[in-house]
Amino acid sequence: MIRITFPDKSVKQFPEGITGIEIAKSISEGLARSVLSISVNGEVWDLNRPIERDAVIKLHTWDAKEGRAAMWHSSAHIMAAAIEALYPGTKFGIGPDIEDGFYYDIDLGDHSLSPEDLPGIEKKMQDLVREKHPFIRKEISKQEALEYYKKKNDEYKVELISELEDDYVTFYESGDFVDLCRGPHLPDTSPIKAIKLLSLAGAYWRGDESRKQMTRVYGITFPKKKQLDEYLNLLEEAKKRDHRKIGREMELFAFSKTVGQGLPLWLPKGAQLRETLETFLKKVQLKAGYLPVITPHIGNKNLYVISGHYDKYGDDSFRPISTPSEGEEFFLKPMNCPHHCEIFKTRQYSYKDLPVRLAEFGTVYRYEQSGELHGLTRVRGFTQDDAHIFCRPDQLKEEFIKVIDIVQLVYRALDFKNYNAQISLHDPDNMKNYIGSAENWKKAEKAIVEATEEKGLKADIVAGEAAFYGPKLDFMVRDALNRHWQLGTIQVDYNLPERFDLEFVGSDNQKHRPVMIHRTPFGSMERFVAVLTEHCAGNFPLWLAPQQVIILPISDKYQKYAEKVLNLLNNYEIRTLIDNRNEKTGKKIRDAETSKIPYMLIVGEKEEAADTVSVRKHREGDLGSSSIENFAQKVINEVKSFIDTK
RNA sequence: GCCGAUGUAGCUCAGAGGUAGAGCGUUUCCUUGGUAAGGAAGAGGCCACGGGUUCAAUUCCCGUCAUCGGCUCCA
Repeated sequence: MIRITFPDKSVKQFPEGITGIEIAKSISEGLARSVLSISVNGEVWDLNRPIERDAVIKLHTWDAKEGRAAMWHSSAHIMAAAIEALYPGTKFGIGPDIEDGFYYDIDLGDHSLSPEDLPGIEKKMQDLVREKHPFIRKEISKQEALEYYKKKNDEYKVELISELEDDYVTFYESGDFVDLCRGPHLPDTSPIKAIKLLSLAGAYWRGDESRKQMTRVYGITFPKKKQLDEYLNLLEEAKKRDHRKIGREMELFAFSKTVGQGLPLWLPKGAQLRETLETFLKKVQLKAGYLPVITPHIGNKNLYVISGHYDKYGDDSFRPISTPSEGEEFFLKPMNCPHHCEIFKTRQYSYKDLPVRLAEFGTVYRYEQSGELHGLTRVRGFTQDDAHIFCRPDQLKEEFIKVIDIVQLVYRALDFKNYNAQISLHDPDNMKNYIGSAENWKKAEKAIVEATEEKGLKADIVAGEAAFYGPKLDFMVRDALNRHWQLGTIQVDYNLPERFDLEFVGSDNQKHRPVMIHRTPFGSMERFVAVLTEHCAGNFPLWLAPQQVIILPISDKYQKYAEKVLNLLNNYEIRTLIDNRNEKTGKKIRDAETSKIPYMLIVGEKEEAADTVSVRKHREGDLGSSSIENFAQKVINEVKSFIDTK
C-alpha cells in the first residue's frame, strides 16, 4: 500500500500502482467524470499513469489550468491525427496547449490549407473523438524514435528528438496517430465535447525568422457545447470593444492610405481626449519637479551614432534626410533621449542641482515592419509622454520609486487595475547584445528590483527582455482580445551619460557621471488611448469624455433657451453641444446614448419656465430636474473627484 | 518583412461574366414632439489600384497598395 496525500492534507492508503482516475472514482463518480489530469508531487501526470510510491496529489478538472491544459494538449493531438488522415504526408512540428486552446504547426508540403478546410478537419476530429480513442503513453528509445520519424520524413520531429538528452523519449498513441510528446494527456477522448478550429497563420519553425514557415492551426475545445458557445460569444463581445472599431464610430482617429500606413490622424474628438490626458499628466509632473522641454522632430545622424541607436536601429528608422549643400544626414527622431542629453549638456550642474527631470511629449517615428502595424497600438509615428531623469547614483533608487509613484497615481486616476509589472533583465548568455559594462548592468538591475520591492509592487522578473542599454520595469496590459501590450516603462541607463559624456560636479569638487532614468507612464499617447478605449468600451469617464454634455431641446421652440444653457456651461469649460436636429426627443436620446455622451440635458416648456434642465445620465437614465447652476457644479465636482482623490 | 485571408456607398454588409443593391448615416420637405428609432422624397459607387484573359471583367487570372489573423521584430 502507498500513502496518498490530498490537497487538504488528508492521507489515504491505496494499493501500489493506483492511477489518478481510480483515486477520483474512489471519491465520487462525478469527479471521475470531470477530472482531466493529476499533479503527482507537483508534476502533472496522465490520469491513467500508475503511482508507485507515496505521493502528494491534486486532481485537476476543467476549472484548473492544468486540467484545461491536458484537454487542449490532447485536442492538439486529435487535430494532428485528423490532419494526417485527411492530408497524408503532412509533417508535424510542435502542438502545445496555450492560454486559450491549442495549436499545431504543420508542414503540408505543396498543399496549402485555407479557412474553408477547417470545418472538414473539425468534422474529422469529431469522428475521432466519438471513436473514444485512449491516449497510450509509451517509452521508446531515442534511436527507435529517430528511425520512426526518419522513415516518416519528418525532419522537424527528428530535429526535436536529436536535441533531447535522455536515452528514452515518450510517445503518445491515439488511434492510428503517434506523436512524440512529454504529455500529459487525457485517458481518452471522451471529455472533448465541443471543437472549434479558430484560425490559420504562418509561423516560423522554432520562432526563427530565417527558417521555414509552417502553417499554424489554432483551435479550442470544451467539455460542454454551451461553453464553446459562450466562448464564441465572448469573442464577439470583445470585438465590439476593439479600439479600431470604436475609434471609427466615435470619430477619435483615422488612418489614410494617402498619408501613409501606420501614421494616425487624430480627429477633433480624439485630439480632445488626448489633450485632456496630456494636461493631466503635465500637472502631475509639474508637482513632481519635472521641467518641460521641447526638441525638434529630426536630429543629425551623428547624434544617433553617439547614442548607439544608429548601429542598432539605423535600418529600422525612416530613410535619412540629407541636406543639399552641407551633405549632412538627419533622421526623424526615433526617441527623445539623445536630444535631452544635449539639453543636459548646455550647462554645468552641481551635485546639489540633481536630479534634473526633463519632460517632453515628444513625437517619434520608427519604421515598424508593415505586418506589425495595428490600429493605434503599433504605429510608425507616435508621441511619448517622455521624461529623462539625470541623477546621482545615490539618488537612483529614490528617483525610481518616485517614478513608480507617478505611474501608479496615473493608472489609479484612470481606474486601470489589470496591469502587470514586469522587470526585464539582461540575458547573461548573450552579453554581446548589450552595451555597457557588466558592473553597471548589475547596479542598475539591483536598483530596479529593490525599488520595486520597496513599493510592494508585484513584478514578474524576465531575463533577456532588457533594452540593449539597460534593464527596465514595464507595465503591461491586455487589450479587448487578450493580447499583451506594453504601456508605461521605467528604464535605468548608465550608458547614454557615458556616451554623451554627461557630468556633474560632486561635493568633492570632482567631475562625476550622472545616471539616467527613461520613463513614460502612458508609454505612447496612441497606445494608451487605444487601451483606455477598450478598457471602458468607449464609455470614457466624465473628465475624459471628448463631449461631456449634450443639450436636447424638445422642439425648436426651445432653441433659444438651449443656447442660454450652452453658454452657461461653456463658461464653466464644460464641453457641451446642442442637438438641434429636427428629430423627436426619443431619437435624440437614443443617438446621444449610442454616442456615449455622459450627460443629456432635456429642455422644453417646463424647464424654460422654471429655468432648469432635465438631466439624464448615459446608461443610467433620468435623474430628474436641476437648476443649471447646480448641474454645472455637479459636473465640476464629478470631474474633480476623478482627478483629485488619487 | 513572412504565411494566410479580405477589399462593393460615410458605416455595416448582400450580389452576379452582360453598365450595382439593402439597412444605418446624410440632404430636402412634412411633422413641433417629454426620456433609446415619426413620415416622405432625394443625393451618394472608376465595385482599392495597375495589367491580362474575354465580344464583354466590378465578377476569372497576375501584380501593387491597404486592411485583418498570426509569426518575427518592438530603442
